[in-house]
Amino acid sequence: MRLSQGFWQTYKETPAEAEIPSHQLMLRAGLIHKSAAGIYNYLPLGYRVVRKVEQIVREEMDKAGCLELLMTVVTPGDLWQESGRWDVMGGEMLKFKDKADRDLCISPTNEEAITDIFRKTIKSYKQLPVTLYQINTKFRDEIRPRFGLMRGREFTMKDAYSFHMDKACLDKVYDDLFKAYCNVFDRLGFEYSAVEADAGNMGSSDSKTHEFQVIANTGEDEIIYCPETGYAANSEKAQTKRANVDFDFNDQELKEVETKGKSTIADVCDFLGKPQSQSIKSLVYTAIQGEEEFEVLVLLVGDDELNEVKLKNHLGVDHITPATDSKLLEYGLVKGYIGPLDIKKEIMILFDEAIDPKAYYTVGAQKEDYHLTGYQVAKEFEEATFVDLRLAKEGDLTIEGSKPVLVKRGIEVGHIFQLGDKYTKAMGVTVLGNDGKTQTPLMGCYGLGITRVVAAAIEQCHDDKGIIWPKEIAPYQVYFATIAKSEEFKAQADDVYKKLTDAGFEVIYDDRKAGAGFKFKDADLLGLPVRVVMGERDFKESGEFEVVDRKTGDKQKVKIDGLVEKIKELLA
RNA sequence: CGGAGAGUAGCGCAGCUUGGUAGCGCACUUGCUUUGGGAGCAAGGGGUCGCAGGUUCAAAUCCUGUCUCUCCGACCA
Repeated sequence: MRLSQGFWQTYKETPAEAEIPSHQLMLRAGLIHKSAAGIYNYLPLGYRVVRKVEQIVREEMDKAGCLELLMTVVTPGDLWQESGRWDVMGGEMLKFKDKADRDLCISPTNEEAITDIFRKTIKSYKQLPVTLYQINTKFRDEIRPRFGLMRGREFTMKDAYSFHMDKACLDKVYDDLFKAYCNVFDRLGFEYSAVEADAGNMGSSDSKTHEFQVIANTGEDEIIYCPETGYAANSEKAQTKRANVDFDFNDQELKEVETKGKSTIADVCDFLGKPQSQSIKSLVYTAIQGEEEFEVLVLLVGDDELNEVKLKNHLGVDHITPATDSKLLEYGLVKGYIGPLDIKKEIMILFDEAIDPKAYYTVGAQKEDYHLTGYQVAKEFEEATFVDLRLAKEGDLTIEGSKPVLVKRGIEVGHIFQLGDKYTKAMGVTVLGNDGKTQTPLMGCYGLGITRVVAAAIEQCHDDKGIIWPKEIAPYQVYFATIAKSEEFKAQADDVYKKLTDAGFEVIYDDRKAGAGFKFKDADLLGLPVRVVMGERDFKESGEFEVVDRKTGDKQKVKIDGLVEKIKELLA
């Protein structure tokens, strides 16, 4: 592509709207253009990257025996009514009506659509298993879109769906696709981690599911992992043990102490001269299930945090939220001084497993400016409920191995689930087994965010000068810049450009009328793997080109005869 | 949706406190000179100051409403 005839504009200044490197660089390098919040146009160079990622994913899916199809972007509301998700999905789903007043939506995901296609096509176990996939536009009206392509509302996703007669078969395909995902991310050169995850509203909370997380400081997820045992899980799923248990087991009486103005765990413990782990943190949450609402009191060790996902899953409700001040008032609870004593019967009480029923803790006294010391769960409750509700943190130990865990941040680029019969059952799908009886098939689904992969690639590989594309997805392979003065020299450069493209390279030919520095800056910003410079100075003197590796910055002088070989070597 | 901030040329910003007919840098156009890390000089083009009301002789500036965008939280590929 000749830049003098190209559609490309770079920017020196970082647009104020962009916060993280991938977003800033994609805007500055002229790859994307914002249309509205979380909705982006892909400009020619940016779109080439998207297509390359799609192609890699396509190849690996095909290799794993999956079949590509293309579903509609607009889907009828009936299907979503049938699965029961029309209302569950909430505001995230963009719904509208056509002129005959029929409900429609823009697909945020396609379980319903694929299940409908499946049931209208497949009747016999002989036709199973099968895995279908598409690469298509999705729309999720995210509560808060952010970070450019990282969390866009409109985005490209590869979504695959598998159908099986039994669990063993589902396990097999799940593993095959797990491997296919690894192949994709290996080809992209990503540093990534496959972690145990929470299924969200996709499946039941106990269904097997993994997330593929690209390691990056700007990632939105927290990964708990143990280098020694290989354990890795999203922090919202991770189960670990506290490493330090310096609980107080010395027999003592329940005693009221004045703690005027001390309403936080830190203040109270400082004031009493006790470690935070010898206190209990009391949180009140409102659980919402359809029209029903109820309150839960959660008790945690003072220096632990609540994992809201675990609480929500344990309760099996649609939604949880911290109780409002007016709710607390209604139950006679004083903010900052809440404790597990004298709790109204309507409130469910849950203790975190990390709390030892035999240990003594400091707790809120249920009245302003007072706490209680010497509180022991075993004395106060005959049957207290203990559940794992705490958020895993750095320094914890693995459940079985007692090895310390670490924390890093990740970008979720893929998520695979075993759905079981959730959708096939809800939508009445049956297949005839070899015994002639009808059976409900099992499903798996496998998502991979194409456009998010693009952002993740930049997030993981860039420097202060710009993007450093992995070779497999760079929009072009070679940035060929001439620093041309004479017409004769330009003609020679044209010949070299032809030679490079004839050799099969994807080349950007910077033949613009601009200074050397200007072209170098643009080249670094765009981040193609190899830069070739043809300057009149070197070329006239010795017939040499300068070949630069964007990643390492290594520069070499190469003559025309060795040019193609050298580029091949760098792209290998 | 809760909390915080911002809308002035394609991008980055100033002007607003104290109303007086819109400016700077980058980018863009033309010419000349330059030419190996974002060149110089000169001359240009481009903005109903987010939108709608109001106050006023006069509004980017003051008041009211509204829309949009960004950031922090719950959602997710």
